Amino acid sequence: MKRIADSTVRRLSLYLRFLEDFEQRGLETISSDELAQRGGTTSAQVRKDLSFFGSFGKRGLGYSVPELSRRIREIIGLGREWRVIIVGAGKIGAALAQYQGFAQRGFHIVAVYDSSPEKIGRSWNSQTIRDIRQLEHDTAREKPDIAVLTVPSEAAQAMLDRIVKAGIKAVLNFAPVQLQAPPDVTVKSVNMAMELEGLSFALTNRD
Amino acid sequence: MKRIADSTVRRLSLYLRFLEDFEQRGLETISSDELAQRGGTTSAQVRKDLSFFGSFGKRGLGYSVPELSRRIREIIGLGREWRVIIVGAGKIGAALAQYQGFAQRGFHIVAVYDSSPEKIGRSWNSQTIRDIRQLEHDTAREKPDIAVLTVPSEAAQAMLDRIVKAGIKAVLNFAPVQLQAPPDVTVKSVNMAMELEGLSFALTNRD
DNA sequence: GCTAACTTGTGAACGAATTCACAAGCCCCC
DNA sequence: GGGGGCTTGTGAATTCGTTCACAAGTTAGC
Repeated sequence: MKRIADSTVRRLSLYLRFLEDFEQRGLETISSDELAQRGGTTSAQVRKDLSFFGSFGKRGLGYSVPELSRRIREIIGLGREWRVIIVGAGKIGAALAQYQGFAQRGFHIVAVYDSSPEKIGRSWNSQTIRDIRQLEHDTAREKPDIAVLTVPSEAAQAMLDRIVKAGIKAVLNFAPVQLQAPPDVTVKSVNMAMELEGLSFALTNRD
Repeated sequence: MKRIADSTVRRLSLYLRFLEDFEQRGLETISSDELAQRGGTTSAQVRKDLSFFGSFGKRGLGYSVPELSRRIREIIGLGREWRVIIVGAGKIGAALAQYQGFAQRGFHIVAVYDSSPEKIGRSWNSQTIRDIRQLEHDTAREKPDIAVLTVPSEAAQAMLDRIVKAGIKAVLNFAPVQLQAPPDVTVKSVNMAMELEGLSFALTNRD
Protein backbone atom coordinates (compact mmCIF):
# COMPACT_ATOMS: atom_id res chain seq x y z
CA MET A 1 0.00 0.00 0.00
CA LYS A 2 1.10 3.54 -0.76
CA ARG A 3 2.51 5.31 2.24
CA ILE A 4 -0.09 7.44 3.98
CA ALA A 5 0.92 10.83 5.33
CA ASP A 6 0.62 11.47 9.01
CA SER A 7 -1.45 14.54 8.30
CA THR A 8 -3.94 12.41 6.39
CA VAL A 9 -4.45 10.09 9.35
CA ARG A 10 -4.91 13.02 11.69
CA ARG A 11 -7.58 14.45 9.45
CA LEU A 12 -9.39 11.12 9.21
CA SER A 13 -9.48 11.11 12.97
CA LEU A 14 -10.99 14.56 12.86
CA TYR A 15 -13.59 13.65 10.24
CA LEU A 16 -14.60 10.67 12.32
CA ARG A 17 -15.38 12.91 15.24
CA PHE A 18 -17.73 15.00 13.10
CA LEU A 19 -19.33 11.93 11.61
CA GLU A 20 -20.09 10.52 15.03
CA ASP A 21 -21.65 13.81 15.92
CA PHE A 22 -23.79 13.72 12.78
CA GLU A 23 -24.67 10.11 13.39
CA GLN A 24 -26.02 10.91 16.83
CA ARG A 25 -28.13 13.67 15.38
CA GLY A 26 -29.57 11.18 12.93
CA LEU A 27 -28.26 12.74 9.74
CA GLU A 28 -28.07 10.38 6.77
CA THR A 29 -25.63 11.96 4.36
CA ILE A 30 -22.85 14.50 4.35
CA SER A 31 -20.82 16.14 1.58
CA SER A 32 -17.08 16.55 1.45
CA ASP A 33 -17.66 20.28 1.66
CA GLU A 34 -19.55 20.13 4.95
CA LEU A 35 -16.87 17.91 6.42
CA ALA A 36 -14.20 20.29 5.15
CA GLN A 37 -15.78 23.36 6.67
CA ARG A 38 -15.91 21.86 10.13
CA GLY A 39 -12.40 20.55 9.85
CA GLY A 40 -10.97 23.80 8.60
CA THR A 41 -9.84 22.33 5.31
CA THR A 42 -11.08 22.06 1.71
CA SER A 43 -13.47 19.63 0.08
CA ALA A 44 -10.74 18.51 -2.30
CA GLN A 45 -8.58 17.64 0.66
CA VAL A 46 -11.34 15.56 2.22
CA ARG A 47 -11.96 13.65 -0.99
CA LYS A 48 -8.26 13.11 -1.56
CA ASP A 49 -7.80 11.82 1.98
CA LEU A 50 -10.58 9.31 1.52
CA SER A 51 -9.51 8.32 -1.98
CA PHE A 52 -6.33 6.72 -0.61
CA PHE A 53 -8.52 4.03 0.90
CA GLY A 54 -11.32 3.60 -1.59
CA SER A 55 -14.36 5.44 -2.89
CA PHE A 56 -17.03 5.65 -0.29
CA GLY A 57 -19.31 8.35 -1.64
CA LYS A 58 -22.08 8.71 -4.19
CA ARG A 59 -21.64 11.34 -6.87
CA GLY A 60 -24.27 14.01 -6.68
CA LEU A 61 -25.23 12.98 -3.19
CA GLY A 62 -22.32 12.79 -0.83
CA TYR A 63 -21.38 10.20 1.77
CA SER A 64 -23.60 8.00 3.88
CA VAL A 65 -22.83 9.07 7.44
CA PRO A 66 -23.02 5.62 9.05
CA GLU A 67 -21.08 3.96 6.28
CA LEU A 68 -18.29 6.49 6.11
CA SER A 69 -18.10 6.43 9.86
CA ARG A 70 -17.70 2.69 9.83
CA ARG A 71 -15.14 2.79 7.05
CA ILE A 72 -12.94 5.36 8.77
CA ARG A 73 -13.07 3.42 12.02
CA GLU A 74 -11.95 0.39 10.07
CA ILE A 75 -9.11 2.28 8.38
CA ILE A 76 -7.83 3.72 11.62
CA GLY A 77 -8.17 0.37 13.31
CA LEU A 78 -10.80 1.27 15.85
CA GLY A 79 -12.76 -1.87 15.16
CA ARG A 80 -11.01 -3.69 17.98
CA GLU A 81 -10.01 -3.01 21.54
CA TRP A 82 -6.50 -1.83 22.24
CA ARG A 83 -4.76 -2.78 25.44
CA VAL A 84 -2.94 0.17 26.92
CA ILE A 85 -0.52 0.38 29.83
CA ILE A 86 0.47 3.60 31.57
CA VAL A 87 4.09 3.77 32.68
CA GLY A 88 4.55 6.47 35.31
CA ALA A 89 1.83 7.24 37.85
CA GLY A 90 2.40 10.96 38.19
CA LYS A 91 -0.03 13.80 37.64
CA ILE A 92 -0.27 13.35 33.90
CA GLY A 93 -0.67 9.61 34.23
CA ALA A 94 -3.49 10.27 36.66
CA ALA A 95 -5.25 12.64 34.32
CA LEU A 96 -4.99 10.11 31.51
CA ALA A 97 -6.04 7.10 33.54
CA GLN A 98 -9.37 8.63 34.32
CA TYR A 99 -9.95 10.29 30.99
CA GLN A 100 -13.16 8.81 29.63
CA GLY A 101 -12.40 9.53 26.00
CA PHE A 102 -9.97 6.63 25.86
CA ALA A 103 -12.33 3.84 26.78
CA GLN A 104 -14.96 5.27 24.46
CA ARG A 105 -12.67 4.80 21.53
CA GLY A 106 -11.65 1.30 22.51
CA PHE A 107 -8.43 2.10 24.34
CA HIS A 108 -8.52 0.12 27.56
CA ILE A 109 -6.06 0.71 30.31
CA VAL A 110 -4.98 -2.69 31.55
CA ALA A 111 -2.14 -1.72 33.89
CA VAL A 112 -0.44 1.24 35.54
CA TYR A 113 3.20 1.14 36.66
CA ASP A 114 5.45 3.21 38.86
CA SER A 115 8.78 2.80 40.60
CA SER A 116 8.00 4.72 43.77
CA PRO A 117 7.31 2.47 46.79
CA GLU A 118 4.73 4.94 48.11
CA LYS A 119 2.67 4.63 44.97
CA ILE A 120 2.98 0.92 44.29
CA GLY A 121 -0.03 -0.95 45.62
CA ARG A 122 -2.22 2.10 45.83
CA SER A 123 -5.48 1.89 43.98
CA TRP A 124 -6.14 4.20 41.19
CA ASN A 125 -9.33 4.40 39.23
CA SER A 126 -10.01 0.65 39.27
CA GLN A 127 -6.32 -0.13 38.75
CA THR A 128 -3.77 -1.03 41.37
CA ILE A 129 -0.45 0.62 40.67
CA ARG A 130 2.10 -2.07 39.95
CA ASP A 131 5.83 -2.23 40.50
CA ILE A 132 7.69 -1.26 37.36
CA ARG A 133 9.92 -4.28 37.92
CA GLN A 134 6.96 -6.43 36.87
CA LEU A 135 6.78 -4.75 33.46
CA GLU A 136 8.58 -7.43 31.46
CA HIS A 137 6.87 -10.29 33.25
CA ASP A 138 3.37 -8.82 32.90
CA THR A 139 3.90 -7.80 29.29
CA ALA A 140 4.86 -11.31 28.27
CA ARG A 141 1.59 -12.54 29.72
CA GLU A 142 -0.86 -9.72 29.09
CA LYS A 143 0.41 -8.56 25.71
CA PRO A 144 -0.51 -4.90 25.81
CA ASP A 145 -0.54 -3.11 22.46
CA ILE A 146 0.30 0.43 23.46
CA ALA A 147 2.40 2.00 26.22
CA VAL A 148 1.77 5.54 27.44
CA LEU A 149 5.01 6.91 28.81
CA THR A 150 4.62 9.52 31.54
CA VAL A 151 7.90 9.28 33.42
CA PRO A 152 10.36 12.14 34.04
CA SER A 153 12.51 13.16 31.07
CA GLU A 154 15.70 11.68 32.52
CA ALA A 155 14.12 8.24 32.75
CA ALA A 156 12.22 8.28 29.47
CA GLN A 157 14.76 6.80 27.05
CA ALA A 158 15.76 3.98 29.38
CA MET A 159 12.13 3.13 30.01
CA LEU A 160 11.36 3.23 26.31
CA ASP A 161 14.17 0.75 25.74
CA ARG A 162 12.60 -1.61 28.24
CA ILE A 163 9.18 -1.19 26.67
CA VAL A 164 10.59 -1.91 23.22
CA LYS A 165 12.51 -4.92 24.47
CA ALA A 166 9.34 -6.24 26.05
CA GLY A 167 7.82 -6.28 22.57
CA ILE A 168 5.43 -3.33 22.58
CA LYS A 169 5.24 -1.69 19.17
CA ALA A 170 3.46 1.61 19.87
CA VAL A 171 4.29 4.28 22.42
CA LEU A 172 2.72 7.60 23.31
CA ASN A 173 5.36 9.72 25.01
CA PHE A 174 4.68 12.70 27.26
CA ALA A 175 8.26 13.43 28.30
CA PRO A 176 9.62 16.55 26.60
CA VAL A 177 12.57 14.75 25.04
CA GLN A 178 13.35 13.25 21.66
CA LEU A 179 13.34 9.47 21.89
CA GLN A 180 15.16 6.96 19.72
CA ALA A 181 13.38 3.74 18.82
CA PRO A 182 13.79 1.04 16.17
CA PRO A 183 11.84 1.58 12.95
CA ASP A 184 9.24 -1.08 13.67
CA VAL A 185 8.16 0.76 16.81
CA THR A 186 5.92 3.80 16.39
CA VAL A 187 6.49 6.57 18.90
CA LYS A 188 4.24 9.62 19.04
CA SER A 189 5.04 12.45 21.36
CA VAL A 190 2.83 14.99 23.03
CA ASN A 191 5.06 17.87 23.93
CA MET A 192 3.32 20.73 25.66
CA ALA A 193 6.51 22.72 26.11
CA MET A 194 7.03 22.66 22.37
CA GLU A 195 3.50 23.85 21.71
CA LEU A 196 3.89 26.68 24.17
CA GLU A 197 7.10 27.71 22.50
CA GLY A 198 5.24 27.70 19.20
CA LEU A 199 2.85 30.20 20.74
CA SER A 200 5.74 32.26 22.04
CA PHE A 201 7.19 32.35 18.54
CA ALA A 202 3.86 33.37 17.04
CA LEU A 203 3.43 36.18 19.58
CA THR A 204 6.99 37.38 19.06
CA ASN A 205 7.06 37.28 15.27
CA ARG A 206 3.85 39.05 14.36
CA ASP A 207 3.78 41.15 11.19
CA MET B 1 9.96 38.38 6.90
CA LYS B 2 9.50 35.17 4.95
CA ARG B 3 6.90 32.93 6.50
CA ILE B 4 8.44 30.29 8.72
CA ALA B 5 7.02 26.78 8.67
CA ASP B 6 5.57 25.40 11.84
CA SER B 7 7.85 22.39 11.58
CA THR B 8 10.87 24.67 11.56
CA VAL B 9 9.82 26.32 14.81
CA ARG B 10 9.23 22.95 16.42
CA ARG B 11 12.68 21.81 15.47
CA LEU B 12 14.26 24.99 16.81
CA SER B 13 12.55 24.23 20.07
CA LEU B 14 14.07 20.78 19.97
CA TYR B 15 17.56 22.01 19.15
CA LEU B 16 17.34 24.45 22.02
CA ARG B 17 16.72 21.61 24.43
CA PHE B 18 19.88 19.83 23.27
CA LEU B 19 21.88 23.02 23.39
CA GLU B 20 20.86 23.66 26.99
CA ASP B 21 21.94 20.16 27.77
CA PHE B 22 25.32 20.71 26.13
CA GLU B 23 25.66 24.06 27.84
CA GLN B 24 25.25 22.49 31.24
CA ARG B 25 27.86 19.93 30.41
CA GLY B 26 30.21 22.75 29.54
CA LEU B 27 30.66 21.96 25.86
CA GLU B 28 31.80 24.87 23.75
CA THR B 29 30.85 24.01 20.19
CA ILE B 30 28.51 21.71 18.32
CA SER B 31 28.11 20.79 14.65
CA SER B 32 24.90 20.67 12.68
CA ASP B 33 25.44 16.95 12.36
CA GLU B 34 25.53 16.31 16.10
CA LEU B 35 22.41 18.38 16.54
CA ALA B 36 20.75 16.50 13.70
CA GLN B 37 21.50 13.07 15.10
CA ARG B 38 19.94 13.87 18.44
CA GLY B 39 16.94 15.44 16.82
CA GLY B 40 16.40 12.61 14.40
CA THR B 41 16.91 14.78 11.34
CA THR B 42 19.71 15.67 8.91
CA SER B 43 22.50 18.19 9.16
CA ALA B 44 21.22 19.96 6.06
CA GLN B 45 17.87 20.36 7.74
CA VAL B 46 19.47 21.90 10.81
CA ARG B 47 21.47 24.35 8.78
CA LYS B 48 18.48 25.27 6.63
CA ASP B 49 16.34 25.85 9.70
CA LEU B 50 18.92 28.20 11.17
CA SER B 51 19.62 29.94 7.89
CA PHE B 52 16.13 31.46 7.88
CA PHE B 53 17.22 33.64 10.78
CA GLY B 54 20.87 34.35 10.06
CA SER B 55 24.20 32.60 10.01
CA PHE B 56 25.33 31.68 13.45
CA GLY B 57 28.06 29.15 12.78
CA LYS B 58 31.70 29.09 11.85
CA ARG B 59 32.70 27.06 8.81
CA GLY B 60 35.00 24.22 9.67
CA LEU B 61 34.17 24.50 13.33
CA GLY B 62 30.44 24.43 14.01
CA TYR B 63 28.29 26.53 16.31
CA SER B 64 29.17 28.11 19.62
CA VAL B 65 26.83 26.40 22.08
CA PRO B 66 26.10 29.43 24.28
CA GLU B 67 25.67 31.75 21.34
CA LEU B 68 23.38 29.50 19.33
CA SER B 69 21.42 28.81 22.48
CA ARG B 70 20.94 32.52 23.04
CA ARG B 71 20.02 33.16 19.43
CA ILE B 72 17.36 30.47 19.33
CA ARG B 73 15.86 31.68 22.59
CA GLU B 74 15.70 35.12 21.03
CA ILE B 75 14.08 33.80 17.84
CA ILE B 76 11.45 31.82 19.70
CA GLY B 77 10.78 34.71 22.02
CA LEU B 78 11.92 33.13 25.26
CA GLY B 79 13.80 36.24 26.30
CA ARG B 80 10.82 37.52 28.24
CA GLU B 81 8.27 36.16 30.68
CA TRP B 82 4.92 35.08 29.35
CA ARG B 83 1.82 35.44 31.46
CA VAL B 84 -0.34 32.34 31.22
CA ILE B 85 -3.84 31.65 32.52
CA ILE B 86 -5.38 28.22 32.85
CA VAL B 87 -9.07 28.02 32.03
CA GLY B 88 -10.59 24.86 33.50
CA ALA B 89 -9.37 23.42 36.79
CA GLY B 90 -9.86 19.74 36.00
CA LYS B 91 -7.33 16.95 36.08
CA ILE B 92 -5.36 18.15 33.10
CA GLY B 93 -5.36 21.70 34.36
CA ALA B 94 -4.00 20.40 37.65
CA ALA B 95 -1.22 18.47 35.98
CA LEU B 96 -0.24 21.55 33.99
CA ALA B 97 -0.44 24.00 36.89
CA GLN B 98 2.18 22.13 38.82
CA TYR B 99 4.38 21.21 35.90
CA GLN B 100 7.75 22.77 36.60
CA GLY B 101 8.86 22.87 33.00
CA PHE B 102 6.65 25.85 32.31
CA ALA B 103 8.15 28.26 34.79
CA GLN B 104 11.65 27.19 33.77
CA ARG B 105 11.01 28.41 30.27
CA GLY B 106 9.46 31.68 31.36
CA PHE B 107 5.81 30.69 31.21
CA HIS B 108 4.26 31.94 34.44
CA ILE B 109 0.83 30.92 35.49
CA VAL B 110 -0.90 34.03 36.76
CA ALA B 111 -4.44 32.74 37.20
CA VAL B 112 -6.59 29.61 37.17
CA TYR B 113 -10.32 29.69 36.43
CA ASP B 114 -13.25 27.33 36.78
CA SER B 115 -17.01 27.56 36.75
CA SER B 116 -17.75 24.98 39.45
CA PRO B 117 -18.68 26.50 42.84
CA GLU B 118 -16.94 23.65 44.66
CA LYS B 119 -13.65 24.49 43.03
CA ILE B 120 -13.77 28.28 43.10
CA GLY B 121 -11.86 29.64 46.05
CA ARG B 122 -9.89 26.51 46.63
CA SER B 123 -6.17 26.90 46.66
CA TRP B 124 -4.11 25.19 44.10
CA ASN B 125 -0.38 25.23 43.91
CA SER B 126 -0.01 28.84 45.05
CA GLN B 127 -3.03 29.91 43.00
CA THR B 128 -6.56 30.42 44.22
CA ILE B 129 -9.06 29.14 41.69
CA ARG B 130 -11.08 32.07 40.44
CA ASP B 131 -14.63 32.31 39.18
CA ILE B 132 -14.70 32.13 35.40
CA ARG B 133 -17.07 35.10 35.45
CA GLN B 134 -14.11 37.24 36.42
CA LEU B 135 -12.23 36.32 33.24
CA GLU B 136 -13.00 39.46 31.24
CA HIS B 137 -12.50 41.77 34.19
CA ASP B 138 -9.19 40.20 35.24
CA THR B 139 -7.88 40.02 31.71
CA ALA B 140 -8.42 43.70 31.12
CA ARG B 141 -6.31 44.42 34.18
CA GLU B 142 -3.71 41.65 34.21
CA LYS B 143 -3.18 41.30 30.47
CA PRO B 144 -2.20 37.66 30.21
CA ASP B 145 -0.49 36.62 26.98
CA ILE B 146 -1.53 33.01 26.67
CA ALA B 147 -4.60 31.01 27.71
CA VAL B 148 -4.45 27.27 28.28
CA LEU B 149 -7.88 25.83 27.62
CA THR B 150 -8.70 22.68 29.59
CA VAL B 151 -12.49 22.70 29.68
CA PRO B 152 -14.79 19.92 28.42
CA SER B 153 -15.23 19.68 24.66
CA GLU B 154 -18.78 21.01 24.69
CA ALA B 155 -17.69 24.22 26.38
CA ALA B 156 -14.46 24.76 24.47
CA GLN B 157 -15.61 26.86 21.51
CA ALA B 158 -17.74 29.18 23.63
CA MET B 159 -14.89 29.66 26.07
CA LEU B 160 -12.46 30.31 23.26
CA ASP B 161 -14.77 33.02 21.96
CA ARG B 162 -14.70 34.69 25.35
CA ILE B 163 -10.94 34.43 25.55
CA VAL B 164 -10.57 35.94 22.10
CA LYS B 165 -12.99 38.73 22.88
CA ALA B 166 -11.03 39.50 26.02
CA GLY B 167 -8.05 40.19 23.77
CA ILE B 168 -5.81 37.17 24.30
CA LYS B 169 -3.93 36.27 21.11
CA ALA B 170 -2.54 32.81 21.85
CA VAL B 171 -4.34 29.70 23.07
CA LEU B 172 -3.22 26.18 23.87
CA ASN B 173 -6.24 23.91 23.60
CA PHE B 174 -6.56 20.48 25.22
CA ALA B 175 -10.17 19.76 24.24
CA PRO B 176 -10.40 17.15 21.48
CA VAL B 177 -12.35 19.40 19.12
CA GLN B 178 -11.52 21.61 16.18
CA LEU B 179 -11.79 25.25 17.19
CA GLN B 180 -12.48 28.29 15.02
CA ALA B 181 -10.65 31.51 15.78
CA PRO B 182 -9.89 34.74 13.92
CA PRO B 183 -6.61 34.79 11.98
CA ASP B 184 -4.81 37.09 14.40
CA VAL B 185 -5.25 34.56 17.19
CA THR B 186 -2.92 31.55 17.25
CA VAL B 187 -4.49 28.35 18.52
CA LYS B 188 -2.42 25.20 19.08
CA SER B 189 -4.08 22.00 20.07
CA VAL B 190 -2.82 19.04 22.02
CA ASN B 191 -5.06 16.15 21.14
CA MET B 192 -4.20 12.90 22.85
CA ALA B 193 -7.09 11.04 21.30
CA MET B 194 -5.77 11.91 17.87
CA GLU B 195 -2.29 10.70 18.74
CA LEU B 196 -3.63 7.43 20.08
CA GLU B 197 -5.60 6.93 16.90
CA GLY B 198 -2.40 7.56 14.98
CA LEU B 199 -0.88 4.67 16.91
CA SER B 200 -3.91 2.53 16.21
CA PHE B 201 -3.52 3.27 12.52
CA ALA B 202 0.18 2.43 12.60
CA LEU B 203 -0.47 -0.87 14.38
CA THR B 204 -3.26 -1.76 11.99
CA ASN B 205 -1.53 -0.85 8.75
CA ARG B 206 1.80 -2.57 9.11
CA ASP B 207 3.50 -3.95 6.02
C1' DG C 1 -36.83 10.38 -20.46
C1' DC C 2 -34.61 14.71 -20.48
C1' DT C 3 -32.53 18.61 -18.17
C1' DA C 4 -30.62 21.11 -14.33
C1' DA C 5 -28.24 21.08 -10.18
C1' DC C 6 -25.09 18.64 -7.37
C1' DT C 7 -21.19 16.05 -5.75
C1' DT C 8 -17.59 12.62 -6.14
C1' DG C 9 -13.04 10.86 -7.67
C1' DT C 10 -8.79 11.84 -9.68
C1' DG C 11 -5.05 13.20 -12.94
C1' DA C 12 -2.45 17.49 -13.46
C1' DA C 13 -0.62 21.76 -11.71
C1' DC C 14 1.14 23.93 -8.04
C1' DG C 15 3.49 25.01 -3.80
C1' DA C 16 6.00 23.88 0.27
C1' DA C 17 9.45 21.42 2.69
C1' DT C 18 13.39 18.48 2.54
C1' DT C 19 17.59 16.77 0.68
C1' DC C 20 21.57 17.19 -2.35
C1' DA C 21 25.79 18.92 -3.52
C1' DC C 22 29.32 21.98 -3.52
C1' DA C 23 31.78 26.52 -3.10
C1' DA C 24 33.50 29.22 0.60
C1' DG C 25 35.62 29.69 4.95
C1' DC C 26 38.11 28.18 9.10
C1' DC C 27 41.56 25.58 11.91
C1' DC C 28 45.53 22.90 12.76
C1' DC C 29 49.77 20.98 11.80
C1' DC C 30 53.89 20.50 9.52
C1' DG D 1 52.39 29.88 4.92
C1' DG D 2 50.44 26.14 2.43
C1' DG D 3 47.79 21.86 2.36
C1' DG D 4 44.44 18.69 4.32
C1' DG D 5 40.45 17.94 6.78
C1' DC D 6 36.24 19.85 8.52
C1' DT D 7 31.90 22.32 8.56
C1' DT D 8 28.86 25.98 7.21
C1' DG D 9 25.52 28.32 4.13
C1' DT D 10 22.77 28.04 0.20
C1' DG D 11 21.08 27.61 -4.68
C1' DA D 12 19.24 23.62 -7.29
C1' DA D 13 16.94 19.32 -7.46
C1' DT D 14 13.76 16.47 -5.54
C1' DT D 15 10.12 14.76 -2.89
C1' DC D 16 5.91 15.30 -0.67
C1' DG D 17 1.41 17.31 0.19
C1' DT D 18 -2.32 20.36 -1.30
C1' DT D 19 -5.25 22.56 -4.53
C1' DC D 20 -7.32 22.91 -9.12
C1' DA D 21 -10.35 21.62 -12.48
C1' DC D 22 -13.21 18.72 -14.77
C1' DA D 23 -15.27 14.29 -16.49
C1' DA D 24 -18.41 11.03 -14.72
C1' DG D 25 -22.20 9.72 -12.01
C1' DT D 26 -26.50 10.66 -9.20
C1' DT D 27 -30.97 12.74 -7.99
C1' DA D 28 -35.09 15.46 -8.57
C1' DG D 29 -38.37 17.81 -11.11
C1' DC D 30 -41.07 18.32 -15.00
